[in-house]
Amino acid sequence: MTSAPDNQSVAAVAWREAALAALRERGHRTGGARTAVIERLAAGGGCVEAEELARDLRQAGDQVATASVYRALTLLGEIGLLHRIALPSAPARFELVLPDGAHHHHLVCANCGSTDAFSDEALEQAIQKISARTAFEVRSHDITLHGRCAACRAAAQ
Amino acid sequence: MTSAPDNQSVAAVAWREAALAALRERGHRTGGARTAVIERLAAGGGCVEAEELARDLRQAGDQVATASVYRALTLLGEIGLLHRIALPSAPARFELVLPDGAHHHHLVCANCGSTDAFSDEALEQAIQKISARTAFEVRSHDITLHGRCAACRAAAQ
DNA sequence: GTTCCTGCAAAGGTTTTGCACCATA
DNA sequence: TATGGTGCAAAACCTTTGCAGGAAC
Repeated sequence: MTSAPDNQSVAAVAWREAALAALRERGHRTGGARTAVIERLAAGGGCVEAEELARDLRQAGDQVATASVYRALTLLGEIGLLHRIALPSAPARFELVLPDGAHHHHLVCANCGSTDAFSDEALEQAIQKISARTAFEVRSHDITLHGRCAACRAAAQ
Repeated sequence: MTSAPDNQSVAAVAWREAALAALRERGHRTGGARTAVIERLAAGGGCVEAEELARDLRQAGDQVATASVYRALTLLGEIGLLHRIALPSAPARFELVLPDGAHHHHLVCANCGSTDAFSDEALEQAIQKISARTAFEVRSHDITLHGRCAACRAAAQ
């Protein structure tokens, strides 16, 4: 279990480059809402809701429709640059899929609803072994742990 | 990795008992839509969508509103007898949380959308270790592997 | 100039809520 | 009889789609 290091922003910059390159390669145009979404995702480090991202862009002066944000997020997801996380009774969140393969999973507190991130090597290895041993070709995975966060445990003593 | 054994129905019966007992204990009444939902879940082995379950009940002659099904499913989820699984662009599915703790996770094919189940001891152990080592108290977990199923791999050669 | 992208508005589908009525205890 | 549960209908919510105008190539 490791916490995100300082080179996160480096990875985000690399992600931004990769995303723009992928769009160019596919013949997509630049300069519109889609590019704004990419910039914002890279700047914010991912892990946002669509509506939240749209609001941020509008507050920054860009006139972006929520629909365009969804379109951009869907496209990036299809290319494999973004990961969509669906939690019960919450809008979907979108996270960067970083070029170095680094990723994390989520701890969701059933009491206060807060979410936290973690990563764990043993977990990753277990999944790799499953992938190697079955007919299913594993490309990505979501893991969410539900329970009680440290704060709520402390509050309940 | 093991497949579900024949004692699944035994576990479902135990689940039904546990669910009815939990409701009784909490002072809930029996005999209405809620009980019908429990019976149907136990009979069907879980893993259904709310609307699907409501339809089944209505076809069986019970006049149950979809809203009541949602209410029942939500309550059972709060008690910890049901697990809600949210996949992107699909209605949520509800699965039994069996008394013996047996559970499985999901393989979702990005190509054809089919879902399959698996369970893996190494994965469970990795999660237990995380639980033991952090301030977060893990009570349950979701794992979803995304990729390509055997059929789609074969079709693409 | 052509094509793609976008904003806006409306629709779509799932889930929740309000309310009056009914059934259980 | 009092309370909680239910059905029905409407609302709320997130997300997608249609379409006409505008921007990028």
